[in-house]
Amino acid sequence: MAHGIVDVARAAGVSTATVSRALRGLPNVTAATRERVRRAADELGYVPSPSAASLASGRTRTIGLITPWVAHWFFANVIEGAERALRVEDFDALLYTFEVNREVRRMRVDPDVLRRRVDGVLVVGLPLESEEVEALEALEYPLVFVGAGAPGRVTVGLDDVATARTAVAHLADLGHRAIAHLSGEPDDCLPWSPAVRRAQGWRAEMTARGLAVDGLEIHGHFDVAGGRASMHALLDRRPDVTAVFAASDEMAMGAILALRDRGLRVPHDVSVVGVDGHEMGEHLGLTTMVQNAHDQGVTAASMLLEMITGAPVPPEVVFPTVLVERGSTARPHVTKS
Amino acid sequence: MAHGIVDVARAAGVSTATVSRALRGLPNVTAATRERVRRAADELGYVPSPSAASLASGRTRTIGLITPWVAHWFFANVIEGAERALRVEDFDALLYTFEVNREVRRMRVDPDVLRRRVDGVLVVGLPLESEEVEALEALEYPLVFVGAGAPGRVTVGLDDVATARTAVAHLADLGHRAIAHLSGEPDDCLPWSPAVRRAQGWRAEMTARGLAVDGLEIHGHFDVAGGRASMHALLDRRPDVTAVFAASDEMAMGAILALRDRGLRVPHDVSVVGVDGHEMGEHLGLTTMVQNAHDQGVTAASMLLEMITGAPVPPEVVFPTVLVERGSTARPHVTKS
DNA sequence: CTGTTAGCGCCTTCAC
DNA sequence: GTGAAGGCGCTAACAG
Repeated sequence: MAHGIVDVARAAGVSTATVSRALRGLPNVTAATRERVRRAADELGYVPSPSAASLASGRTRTIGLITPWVAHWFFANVIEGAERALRVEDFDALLYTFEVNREVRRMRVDPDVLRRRVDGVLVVGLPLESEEVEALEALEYPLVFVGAGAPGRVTVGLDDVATARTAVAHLADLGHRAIAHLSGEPDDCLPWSPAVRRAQGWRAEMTARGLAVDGLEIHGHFDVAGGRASMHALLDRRPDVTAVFAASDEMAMGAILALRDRGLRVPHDVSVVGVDGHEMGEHLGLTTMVQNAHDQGVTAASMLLEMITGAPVPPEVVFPTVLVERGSTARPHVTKS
Repeated sequence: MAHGIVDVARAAGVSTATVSRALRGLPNVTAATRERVRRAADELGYVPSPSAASLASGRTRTIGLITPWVAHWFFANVIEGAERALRVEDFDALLYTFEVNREVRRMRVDPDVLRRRVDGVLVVGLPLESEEVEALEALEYPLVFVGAGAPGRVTVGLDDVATARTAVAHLADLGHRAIAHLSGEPDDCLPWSPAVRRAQGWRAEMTARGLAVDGLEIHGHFDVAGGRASMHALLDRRPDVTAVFAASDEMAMGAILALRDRGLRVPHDVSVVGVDGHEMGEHLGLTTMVQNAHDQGVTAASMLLEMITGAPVPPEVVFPTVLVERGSTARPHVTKS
């Protein structure tokens, strides 16, 4: 039942080398021979052994997908996109999740588990420290970052600063002046992380418009509960805010819930805008900066594949974000200017 | 830099066979020898080649995780749980996603991509047809199903019938009589799929209580948009419903949005209960039958590992669901009994 | 265009 | 308890 390349060779009346060439579509094989080999392989139900092929060729046709979580909107979508792009090229995706431990500044990624096992590595949204990135690079595999690049490395992601500025500009153009920002934990935020960049963008746009930022930035967990808690904390100290820019849709939805908790209406009392394009946000009527996580996964995987073949790739691919206005933003009810 | 087992053997002054035994914790190695080998391996930064090990041993220490999507609550959580359980045992998770095409009843899963590549297969929430299951079994790898078992196969999941009955009983006990059910696409629903079983449970409980079910069951996509659309369709033909049991939290949330679209209040006008324990539902105050998807992934992975070692495992593990009452259910406002 | 010949790096009997 | 040797199944030069 488990036939090997020699069985196919015998059945087709050729050598194993020819079988190998024929089946892999390499040149220097007659169409007739190739066809005969194919038929023999089919009839025997031959499937090559990846281990043997890897051992002999040094290539695994597998890439390592490393990520802190799979159960979050951005991550799940990137992973899904990447996996599908890889499968089209007959590459396998090996999944590695790592706890992101806020307490310990330990080495969170042990590159040795990847050694000799993959042809390339895709890092999804893992805000790594320099030393961790260097350890990964020491493996000498092609490396692509999605959603949380590292300076100087091949990256696909957003222009987070511009995204934030557009969101804030939208709010400001509507007439808002006290525009708060809900961001992530400061711990998670290395200088090149999306959270930090979005906060920078918010601050830049506010400043450019002569709007004050003091006391309007608040940090919390990057999820619904975090957004809700942050919004409550914010309202406690700044009941005058009329607009909020949240660094993710999940946080934005949390903010909306907090406002609802207090009997405040959206957008009548407070406008809210997020980032992502989360399905639930769409249904809740959340105005947001939409990004395409799935395609970022596809693109990153494709670039990795290119790098593996030795082809040149751009050092950075920036995906667009587009402002989608839904019901959660409007002109401020009471103008104080 | 890339040292092999022979380098370690030489450095430790032993044979490669001893290195192999020592490093894998096999018996018949002196503690002293083992220690010496370990130290040599460490110093050389030796990492065994998985390909070579697989080729020689016939075992891959890898399991295939096959699933239709990763970007959905249940799937993402099961995958995350399974991957972590596997990594603890030094097993790798190979991710395979398959399009679930509603149009074509084609063979959606090509088992050959798994051949010689894994030691076992975990099927996550893929409602497979008998022939597909048989094709998978033909690989002769240990096989575990999570969330959508097949009759007679090793399965971890819920008692979907009982879960549905509990949800319906909760609604009925509150005094509701016109209790609708939002279910999935009939196409997706093989007899042993969770959607069908939940519908069965709903019908059973309704019937047991002498409540009519005609015109109260509606099918749609298993997500927020689907739930919303289904709820609208339902209200068009049965404006008298006072309660809804949705087969998932996402559908339940969609239903809530539909009710809001029409100016109906939850739970004042209509009570809603879902299934899952989705984070967003928690924040929206959705009453639901909570299940633990993450632990189902952990359990399924552990069982698969047991099966690989030849250990016996129970043919079916049923996870509990618990009714968590939040704000979306209440007594009907107008009693019509 | 096709066959021959070496390995790839490790595991696994089998002797010792 | 340890070593020697023969594969595991395929690929990759070279010849021809």
